[in-house]
Amino acid sequence: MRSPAGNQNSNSLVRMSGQPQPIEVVYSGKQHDESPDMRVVPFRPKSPEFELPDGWVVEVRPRGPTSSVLADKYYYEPGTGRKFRSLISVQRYLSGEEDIVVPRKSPSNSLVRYQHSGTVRRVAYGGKVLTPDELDEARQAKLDDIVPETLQPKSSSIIPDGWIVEEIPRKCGTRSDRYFIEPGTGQKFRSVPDLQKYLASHKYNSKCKALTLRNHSTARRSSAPRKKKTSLKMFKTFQTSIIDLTNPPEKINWVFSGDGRDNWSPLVEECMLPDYVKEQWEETFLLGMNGWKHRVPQLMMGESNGATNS
DNA sequence: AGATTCGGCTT
DNA sequence: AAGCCGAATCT
Repeated sequence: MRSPAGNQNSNSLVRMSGQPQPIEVVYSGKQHDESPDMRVVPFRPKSPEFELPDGWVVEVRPRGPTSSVLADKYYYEPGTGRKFRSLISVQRYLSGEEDIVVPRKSPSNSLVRYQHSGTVRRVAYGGKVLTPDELDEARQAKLDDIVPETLQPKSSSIIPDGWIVEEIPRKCGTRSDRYFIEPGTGQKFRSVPDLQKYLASHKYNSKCKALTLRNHSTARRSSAPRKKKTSLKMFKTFQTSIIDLTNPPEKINWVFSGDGRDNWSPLVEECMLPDYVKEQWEETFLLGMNGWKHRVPQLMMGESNGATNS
């Protein structure tokens, strides 16, 4: 299951399965920073430095030592758990440029429905509701006082950073329905009052910030002597995220209080995660563990150590 | 049952 | 016109 036919000498282009997807650029070689084998970028980003909104999960999934590819990255949308393989695709998704397939919870048929094309998504940030582009700008410019035109003064002030504001136009008429979606849980609220109640009852910390998940299915816990600095880089490059509680990515190895502690801490330090979210995570994972083990026993154990063939 | 959409009342 | 939310409808 390793290499498909005849691709040995070659590069580490990520192999895409079926559908038309953006192609991800992956850095190869551990030493060869300078020679990325590929720079296939079929879509040009509107803003090259696009960053994920808070609440998204970045999974860095290292490949085995035998692979010429360092790691794969996956991006998960909070709430839906929808998986993306490139930033570009995330960006396009957020900007609502096109109809996209949204995941359904139903296990049987998971990708079914096209999102209404008029749907608009924005992200709360600094008390404002921004389009992805604006969010990006705001961050880059580090302007706290930016006042975008899409600002929605009425309700934005109470929307914590990272929350997604979704507007779904109705089929007929001119109205649209609005939802406030919490990063992390994906919980939806239909109105500001609802949102407020929730926030109040959960002592919500509006300053919830980035968190990057790192997966080390290929890392060995036994011998791994020291962590590389690369993790920090990663963190900077892809700040973000919280995991989706109801629909965790399939393959992440969670490292909580266990032996993997050190893997989390450096990252966690930099973020302010609402306690309740942590709690929820813990709960979810504990509960979820069993389910996972059931369904995908191997993933948990790892494709790691000895088993790794070359 | 949960998610989505509509309708109608309120602000 | 925008917001809210009960309820019908859809999956």
